[in-house]
Amino acid sequence: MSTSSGGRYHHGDLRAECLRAALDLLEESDEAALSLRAVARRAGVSPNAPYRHYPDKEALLAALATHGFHELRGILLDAGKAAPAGQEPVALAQAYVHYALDHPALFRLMFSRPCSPAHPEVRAAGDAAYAAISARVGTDAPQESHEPLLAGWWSLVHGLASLVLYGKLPRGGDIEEIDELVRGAVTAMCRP
Amino acid sequence: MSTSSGGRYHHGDLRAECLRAALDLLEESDEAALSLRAVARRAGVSPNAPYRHYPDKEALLAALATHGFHELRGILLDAGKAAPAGQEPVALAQAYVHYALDHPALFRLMFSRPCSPAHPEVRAAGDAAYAAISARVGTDAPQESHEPLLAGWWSLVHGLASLVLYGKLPRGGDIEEIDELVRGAVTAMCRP
DNA sequence: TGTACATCAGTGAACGCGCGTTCACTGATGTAC
DNA sequence: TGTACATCAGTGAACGCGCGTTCACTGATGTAC
Repeated sequence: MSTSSGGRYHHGDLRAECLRAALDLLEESDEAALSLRAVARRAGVSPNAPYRHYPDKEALLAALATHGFHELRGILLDAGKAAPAGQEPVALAQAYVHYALDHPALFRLMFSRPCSPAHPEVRAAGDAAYAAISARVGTDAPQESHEPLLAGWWSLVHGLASLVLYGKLPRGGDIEEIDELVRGAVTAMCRP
Repeated sequence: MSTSSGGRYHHGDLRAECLRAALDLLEESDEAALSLRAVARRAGVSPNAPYRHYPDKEALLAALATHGFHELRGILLDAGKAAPAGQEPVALAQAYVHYALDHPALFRLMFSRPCSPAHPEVRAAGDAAYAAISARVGTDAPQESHEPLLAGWWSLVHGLASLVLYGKLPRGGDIEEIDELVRGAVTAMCRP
């Protein structure tokens, strides 16, 4: 909790600073380029200073994924509130895809590895994000088909995000075109 | 085209052998563990022998992804032929998810990176796999909604595969449970 | 209020490792005559 | 059928690199008295 800045021996909040530095690095390149040493460099600190705050690299990755899921959850909640009635599935889908496109490396980090049992907070954060949509999607369907619809919607949207992200779908260039692709796919699949 | 085997100086078909070795390595661990040196070791050859056949590591990865897309295409075609009429969407989806679960690291390699412009054969193979389903899914819908349905189906199924693979869906343990999850999601989403 | 001291949060150098890639080379192969 | 030679497909050693992690350390902080 020190107040002066610049070249201090004690950083003040190196834990948060490492996280921020790691997020910066992920914005600039991809997971492969994310090393603890690079994080330390970016934070302006010696190579092993992060070990005071993260026992190993895996712990930092877990913190990043947890952060991502919290952020995604917030974005989905906001999009759900802002959407006109009946438009939730499309609006949430677009928000999800935007998040993936805005943070491709983080998105990949969040979803392209199993949740390590050593870091249960990652799974908890993922579950919370999942829960954020469960009140918004498939609620007018019969009770027994709510869960498949939810899993289906999440899968559809996650698939759209992944495939658009890596250019695997025929269409998808600028953001309007992608939004239209998402709208088309979601409305085609989610006929109420 | 030599016939004798064992400790030969000239391997005979080191290009194919490298591919096979790389696929083996992917079965055993993940992309991060896939190095050209490990491939050479596995093929029983000196560290730089693969350079006779692949100009760099990226070329080997492209060959792997291409192989994967060809294989996936074949599996989808087979599943499409074997499916009872009207059951194509579910049967194809299950085949797709099985492929991802059987080859997780290869699947990730295929889909978790942009297609490099230097290796157009990867994209061509991916497009061919995509084309394999286009005659089987959404064909009874009006013409103008065929493309969104196709993109939607592919996304849904790809999302299911990805999420199941990394344990991000609430359900999904043994293969029967996963098949049921896929069936539920696909039938909930693809009401004809 | 001042001081001794325990604790915390950094530093700096070093470890062993495996990587992609390059170099100069040599053994094997096949073709022209 | 035999041989000279060009070409091909490997070897073996080495390069420089960045990595995760550990070690012994030191400067800064805060608390008990």
